[in-house]
Amino acid sequence: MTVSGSRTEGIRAAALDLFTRLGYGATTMADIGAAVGIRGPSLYKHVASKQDLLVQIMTDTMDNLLALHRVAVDSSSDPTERLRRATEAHVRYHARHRQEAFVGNREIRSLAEPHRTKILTRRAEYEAGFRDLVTEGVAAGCFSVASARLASYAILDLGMGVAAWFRDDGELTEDTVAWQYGEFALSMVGAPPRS
Amino acid sequence: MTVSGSRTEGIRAAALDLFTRLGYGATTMADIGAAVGIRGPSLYKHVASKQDLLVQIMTDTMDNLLALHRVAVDSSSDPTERLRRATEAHVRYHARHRQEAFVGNREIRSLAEPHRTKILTRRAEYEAGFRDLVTEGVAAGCFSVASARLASYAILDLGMGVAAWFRDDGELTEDTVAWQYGEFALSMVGAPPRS
DNA sequence: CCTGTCGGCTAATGAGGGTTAGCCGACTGT
DNA sequence: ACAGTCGGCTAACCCTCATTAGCCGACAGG
Repeated sequence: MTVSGSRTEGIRAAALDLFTRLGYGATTMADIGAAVGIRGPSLYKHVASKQDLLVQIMTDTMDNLLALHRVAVDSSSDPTERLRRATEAHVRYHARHRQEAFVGNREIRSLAEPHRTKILTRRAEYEAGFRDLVTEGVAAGCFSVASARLASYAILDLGMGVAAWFRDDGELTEDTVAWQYGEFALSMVGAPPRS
Repeated sequence: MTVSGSRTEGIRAAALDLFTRLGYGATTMADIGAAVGIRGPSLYKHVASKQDLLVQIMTDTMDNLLALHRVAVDSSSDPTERLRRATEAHVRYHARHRQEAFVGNREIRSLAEPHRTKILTRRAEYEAGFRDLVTEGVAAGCFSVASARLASYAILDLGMGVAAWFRDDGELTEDTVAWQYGEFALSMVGAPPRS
C-alpha cells in the first residue's frame, strides 16, 4: 500500500468541496480531476464512479453524526443535560463539517437507489433520537412542549442552518454557536432556566 | 387575451412541482411538458426557457416574502410584537408555499447571472430585516441576546426547516407551527414570557 | 372560402459530460 | 536488465437534453 490512499482522499475532499459549491449535478468529473491536478478519466483509477463519491460522503456523514449523537446522549442520564449535549454535538458537527452536512442535506435527491433509502432511514433514526430525548424529558417532568415532534424538528433545523452559514473565520465561533444553540434548544422545550 | 394565460400558469405550477421533487437540474423540459399534457418543445410557445421559469419562481417568491414581512413589521410598533408577527409571517409563508420556499432556498445555485446576484441581494435584505428587529428589541430593552446575528439566523433557519418537512395533511397545522415558532423566536431572544 | 394565427408535433442540432478503451512512461522488485 | 503494476493521458462512445426548424390541423374573421 502506497501513499495513494492519500490521493483517493484528496479526490474525495475535492469532490466534497465542489459538490458543496456547485452541487452534485453541476460538478463534472473533469472539475474534480482538475482540483487534484489530473484529468477526469484518470479519476477512475481511484474511484468507481461519481455516484460512488457521493455515496461515500453521505454514508460517512450519517455514520459520524449518529456516532456522535450516541456518545453525547450516553454521557449523561439527566434529560436536560442529554438534550443539551445532543444539541451541542449536532451543532458542532454541522459547524465543523459544514460541507459534509450541507451536501448530506441537499443532495439526497442525487442519490440513486438503494442508497437513497438507506440514507433516509439513517436520517429518520437520527431524527427519532432527538424526538425521544424530548419525549423522555417531558415524561420526566423536565420539559414542557406543545409537540415533541415540532420541538425536535426545530432543533434539527437549527443545525442544518448552521451548516449553511457558519464560517471558520466568521465573528461567531463554534463554541459560541454550540453553547447558544444548546440554550435555544432548552428554552424551546421549556426547560427551566439555567441552574 | 385568451385563456392561454391559464396554460402558462399550469406550466409554471408543473415546473414548480417538478423542481421541488427532482430539482432544477434533474427536471427536463419533457417532464414539464408531460405534466401538462404536451411535448417538451411545445413549451416554448408559452415560456422563454427553462431558466426563465426558475427566475420567475424565485423572483415572485422573494417579492412575496418581502411584502409579507413589511406588512407584518408595520402592523405594530412594539418590538416584541413586531418580531412575533414577522416570525409568524415567515413561518406561514414557508408552510403555505413550501414548494416556492424550498426551491427558492435550494436552487439559487441553478440561477444564472445576473439573476442570482439580484435574488441574493433580496435575500440579504430580508435577513437584515430580521436582524434589525432583534437589534431594535435589544435597544428598547425588550430582548437580551448574546448575538443579534445568531438569533436572527436561528429564526430564519426555523422557517426554512418548515418548508422542508411541513405537510398540509400532517398532524401539525399551519396555525400550530406559526404560533409555536413565534414563541420559540421570542424565547430565543430572551423576551419575557407571555403577558 | 381563404388567410392568419395559435399551439401543437416531429426531427434535427449541438453542447455537455460520464464512462470506457487503449496507450505509455515511471517506478518496483527480482 | 526485465516484467509488472500503477497511475497518468487522449480519443472515442453514447446518452441526455435544451433549444430550434419547420410542418400542420383547428379555428376565427372577413
